[in-house]
Amino acid sequence: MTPSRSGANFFLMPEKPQAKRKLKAPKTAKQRAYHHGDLKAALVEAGARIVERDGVMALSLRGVAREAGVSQTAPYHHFADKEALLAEIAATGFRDLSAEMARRGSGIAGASPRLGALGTAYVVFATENPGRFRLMFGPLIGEKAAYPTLLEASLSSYQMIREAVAAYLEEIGPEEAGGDAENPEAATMAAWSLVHGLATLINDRGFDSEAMGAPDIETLSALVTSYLRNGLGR
Amino acid sequence: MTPSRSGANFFLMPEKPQAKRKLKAPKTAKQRAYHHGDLKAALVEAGARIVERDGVMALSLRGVAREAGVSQTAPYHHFADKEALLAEIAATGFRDLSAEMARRGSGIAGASPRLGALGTAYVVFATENPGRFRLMFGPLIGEKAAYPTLLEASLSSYQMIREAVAAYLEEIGPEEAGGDAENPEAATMAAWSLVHGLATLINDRGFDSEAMGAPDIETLSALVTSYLRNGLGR
DNA sequence: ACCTGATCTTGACGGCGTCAAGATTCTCCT
DNA sequence: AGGAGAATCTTGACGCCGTCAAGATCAGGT
Repeated sequence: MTPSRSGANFFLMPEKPQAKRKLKAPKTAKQRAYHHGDLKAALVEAGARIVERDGVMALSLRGVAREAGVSQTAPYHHFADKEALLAEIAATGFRDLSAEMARRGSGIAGASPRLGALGTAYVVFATENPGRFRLMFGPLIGEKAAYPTLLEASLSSYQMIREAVAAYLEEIGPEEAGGDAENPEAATMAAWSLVHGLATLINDRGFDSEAMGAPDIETLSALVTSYLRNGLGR
Repeated sequence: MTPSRSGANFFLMPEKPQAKRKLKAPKTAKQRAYHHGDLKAALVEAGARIVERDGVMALSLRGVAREAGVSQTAPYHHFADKEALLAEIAATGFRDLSAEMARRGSGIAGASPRLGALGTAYVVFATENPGRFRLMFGPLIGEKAAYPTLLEASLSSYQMIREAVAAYLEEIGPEEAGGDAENPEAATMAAWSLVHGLATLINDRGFDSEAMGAPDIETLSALVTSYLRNGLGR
């Protein structure tokens, strides 16, 4: 226990939100630090931790509250119900997915290898964060479009794939791309379907990548996504 | 109440398992008709009904028992726990998926259109049975390989896709198929990933097929799966 | 005819999501 | 400065859930 000069403080924070409190903080940022200190973010974080540690089905609202060190009903002051909390956790998943795609895609010159890098990023994120990935696409959140932050984060990820597909279609030229050049929606759908299906199947079935000649996830991902660009057999 | 000569029988069955009882029935078929008359099958049926009517998350073991007209703990004499019942429902899903693929694939001559028909069957099954599809691949069943009947049914579906892919690779010839000719695993993975991802995305997001120039599910499915055979842009 | 085991029931326990009511603490206006 | 009012958090309770324990009912082989 590090000594604290502010009396009995059972919820020891990283001692950051301690000095700057009265300094004309823009009041647009509503959730500042009331009793707990941004409990909303702490709950999302605790939920993400539980979901990866114990699995999606072991995620209970009471458990999240317990992990965050508050009472069972405290989350109801920040989320309408359990599903709203799950939606927020899923939104962080989409943001991290976009970040992973940006990380692996940046600095790659050609549109074709860049598209492959995004696909690999997608599969890698799914296998490294299976709990949140299942939350993002699984049935635990019924109406995903009902949560604006989740919708926005997922659309952002979709746009990244869409732009990479469009760039690829442009690179191969309009005579090769056919009618997809000015309407890359269907091609985007195919690309997303491929990586999404691969990620889902890897997570849900126990596919060992060695069984099909791919030593690791990244190689398997590159192998499968190459089919999309070249067609079966090539 | 139809008159019955065998005393008080509260669970009236379709009066089939009534006459042929002592006729050297092979006792390998264990679950014959004790008190209820194949309650196990009735529970699976009731569960499938609930899952399609009210969604995966609304499926409770007590609710299934209620729907079947028995007490809450009656299912425990036929299934180890809730997950075991879900696994059995999911297994019927895989069997119906295989049947749909067989129905749409039979009578199609060329390997390429046959492969496309299987893909369409996959997507159509998923969109017509979203509840069971989510059960088959969602996180509600934790260790799917732990249930032999589920594993067998899913492997059977996998084999159908695999054979169609192998036939297609053979049809286009070894020089086009490259190294995949004698190892169609990776190509099967790609094909399954594509249709599975498409089905999942259609179910979980509210994709309207008109937004991408496909009037209905079947056309969208045919459009997307054509990318697999031809490659992006063509 | 009885016994063994399979089948189904009632009753109970702890955990869950959620509502209601009260206590505490922060913000903001005068 | 100080008090009103809102935001935050707590305790307690309700009904539903999955599951266990113990008893009742019934089928079929000996």
